[in-house]
Amino acid sequence: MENPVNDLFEGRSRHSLDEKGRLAIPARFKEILKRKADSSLVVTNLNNCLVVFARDDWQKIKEKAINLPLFDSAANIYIRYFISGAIECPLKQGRILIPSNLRELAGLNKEVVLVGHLTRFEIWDKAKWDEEFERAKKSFPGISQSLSDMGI
Amino acid sequence: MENPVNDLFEGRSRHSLDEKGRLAIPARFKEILKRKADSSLVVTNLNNCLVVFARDDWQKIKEKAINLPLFDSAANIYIRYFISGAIECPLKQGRILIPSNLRELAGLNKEVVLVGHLTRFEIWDKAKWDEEFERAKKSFPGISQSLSDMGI
DNA sequence: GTCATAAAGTGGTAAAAAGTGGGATAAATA
DNA sequence: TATTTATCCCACTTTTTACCACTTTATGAC
Repeated sequence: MENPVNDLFEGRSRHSLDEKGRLAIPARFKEILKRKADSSLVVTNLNNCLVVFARDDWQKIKEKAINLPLFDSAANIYIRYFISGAIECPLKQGRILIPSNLRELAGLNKEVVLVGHLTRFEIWDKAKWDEEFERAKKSFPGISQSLSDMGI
Repeated sequence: MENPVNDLFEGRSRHSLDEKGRLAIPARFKEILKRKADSSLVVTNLNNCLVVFARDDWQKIKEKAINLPLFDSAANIYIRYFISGAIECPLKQGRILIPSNLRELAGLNKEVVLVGHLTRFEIWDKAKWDEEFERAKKSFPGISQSLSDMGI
């Protein structure tokens, strides 16, 4: 089994979304995908951005979700909001096509930022990302206790 | 196992960043990297400067972050602000290329200062560093209690 | 000290790679 | 069938990389 630490998404990249909704994937992310059995990506919505997983990592998330209790309220919210938005986007000439409903949900305009998140990466509208980054920067000093509780 | 105390980043160096964003690494830092299995560096943002780790030390930080809960607020702040900026910068002819987004975040101009921080080192814009140094100098007498609480 | 030599740091050019945009064809939807 | 949407292919621009050359600083012999 390969060391997963070498296959994590890292770094931020500014890219542009063209009129057709196509998005180039950074070279360092493509390298990671090449090493996987299947190089397609799965995109879904989350708060103010989109989240992208390698296909086989998304499978694991689904496997966990299918065993959730049928009528649990949180489980249903989770599946309706997060899981159901997922769509597979195969790489074509180094780019993926983001469906228009997901573009709208995340409020994506031309300028977007791809944000490495280790096992996944996020796609943000540039303006929204700048806001979120500032928010995270301000909150950072206040989360040290939570982080140390989680072993960091 | 080598003695880690011999492989710590120490001292301050003034260097200049050229128009392409290239930064020469001081010889004494390169010596440390040569003794490691992999000599690449990982750079990310923090407060008003950039932080640089040897690749294998950064791996350890990532390993802890991988298993954080997907939807935890503090975890997301931590990853978005600190982890997501990380990018591997391999040494080329004794220099690394600092991506433009990180240069902007840290407000780096031509004159920069590299500050040894033991297990890591920091990259500061010269003017910002001078301010920070003065601030640290003024605060120093007031932190004696905190230091002794930590056993120093 | 001065000079020669080596090492460290800086700057620029050319080639390669990555990212972007658009038109023609094919497929899907209405 | 008409219209929209997706796919493929090609061309262009920008960024990154590799290579070379120069300047400055450090080192050592005399």
